[in-house]
Amino acid sequence: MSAARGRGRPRDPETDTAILTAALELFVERGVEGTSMEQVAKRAGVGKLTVYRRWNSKEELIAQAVEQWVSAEVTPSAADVYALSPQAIVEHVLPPAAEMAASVGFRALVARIMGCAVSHPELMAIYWKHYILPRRELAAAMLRRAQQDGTVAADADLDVLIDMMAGAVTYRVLQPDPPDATEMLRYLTSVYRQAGLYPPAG
Amino acid sequence: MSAARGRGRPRDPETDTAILTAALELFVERGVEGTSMEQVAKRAGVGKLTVYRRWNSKEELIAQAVEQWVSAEVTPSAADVYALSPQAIVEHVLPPAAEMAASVGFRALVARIMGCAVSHPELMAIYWKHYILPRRELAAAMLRRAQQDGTVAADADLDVLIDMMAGAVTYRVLQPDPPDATEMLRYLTSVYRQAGLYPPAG
DNA sequence: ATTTATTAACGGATCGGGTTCGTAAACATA
DNA sequence: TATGTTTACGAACCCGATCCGTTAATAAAT
Repeated sequence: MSAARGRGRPRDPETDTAILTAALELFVERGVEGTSMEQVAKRAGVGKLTVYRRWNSKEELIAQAVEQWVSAEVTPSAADVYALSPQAIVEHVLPPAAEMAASVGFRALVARIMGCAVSHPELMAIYWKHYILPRRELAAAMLRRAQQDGTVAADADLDVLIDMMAGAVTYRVLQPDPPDATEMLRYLTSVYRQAGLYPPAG
Repeated sequence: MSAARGRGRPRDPETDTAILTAALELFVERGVEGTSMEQVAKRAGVGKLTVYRRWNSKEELIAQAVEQWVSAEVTPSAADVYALSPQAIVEHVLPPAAEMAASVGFRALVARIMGCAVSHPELMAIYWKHYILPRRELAAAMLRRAQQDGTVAADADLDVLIDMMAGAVTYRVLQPDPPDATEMLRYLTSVYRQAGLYPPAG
């Protein structure tokens, strides 16, 4: 990946980002089937050959565009789980998560990725590996600690419980009439409370 | 809707179903953006005009095809909730639900509908109204009864809890490496148990 | 005979993938 | 600096496929 300083004219790195950005936008707007290399090149302000030189297929390009996007997000450190109080963690994690989940861009991208689950499993796999799994690790750590504290049943199936939490959010986000950030925060709080990660309302 | 016995040659009702079936198949295979009226006509073995005479646009056609499919499924009677024991209900509801959720057709259709949440909200709305809402009613009735029995917390937010249950299943179904029917039944049982609708494992 | 349904064919236009061509930008060597 | 080599780049091009919407001719009913 490093610029090995080849012989001839080096590739313009801004061209890469322009193509990836255009590809991601088009994927979100029109889906895989509705996107073409020609559209990508046009929107990126670039010749088609420039796209073809770097990616052999639409699928590969979109996959990398998605990977770049979902990998850009940072997960709160898993070490914090043991350094802070459970309640502090939750209160630290939830507001940015609500902001994220309520944003139109996130909603649109998640919808498209879910829509590809069967037809383009690679995209789902990328999303799963780079976005979901790190957050599951964090959630698992929180739940294990909550089990020690007794607020989550010791015999609970954590994988299922995590699915319920993450699934509820995804599900809610894709519903008709999706929530705004404020409502989403309330919703997340309710989910965490139901799971046993947050004390009952006072 | 009734055949009002018009003057000229009557429409062939089998043509309608052939078109709707073709449209649904193509939607599942290629999504809205990847489907065209021409493809639908070809797959249905029908002239394009025959399609255009009945539906003005691809979107309307696909919407009706989806509506027909999701409406074909029957919900277990909500009255049963009060006639049977909670455990009997669950044991009656879960196996067919697992079968359904694990089928490839269901998985593919749900993925496509989720994928349209932003770009074609009308499809999501149809799915929501005809498929999700009736099942939510049933789940709500079960949960209310469980609240009376004390297995679900009295102050639980049922809407959120239903989202967690339904969301977990949807989420699980769309994951890479989806479960088969047997695994799905185990999964559903675990979800119901976590929610308080099923007794802990013995 | 009239009305409607249906298929096949057509037309016009766009789009799509993939290539070619002339040019620009970085090297290398002298 | 000067010159040649190598790679990158955008625009134009080619050609087949597709797509939408219409028209014309036929079929099935009243």
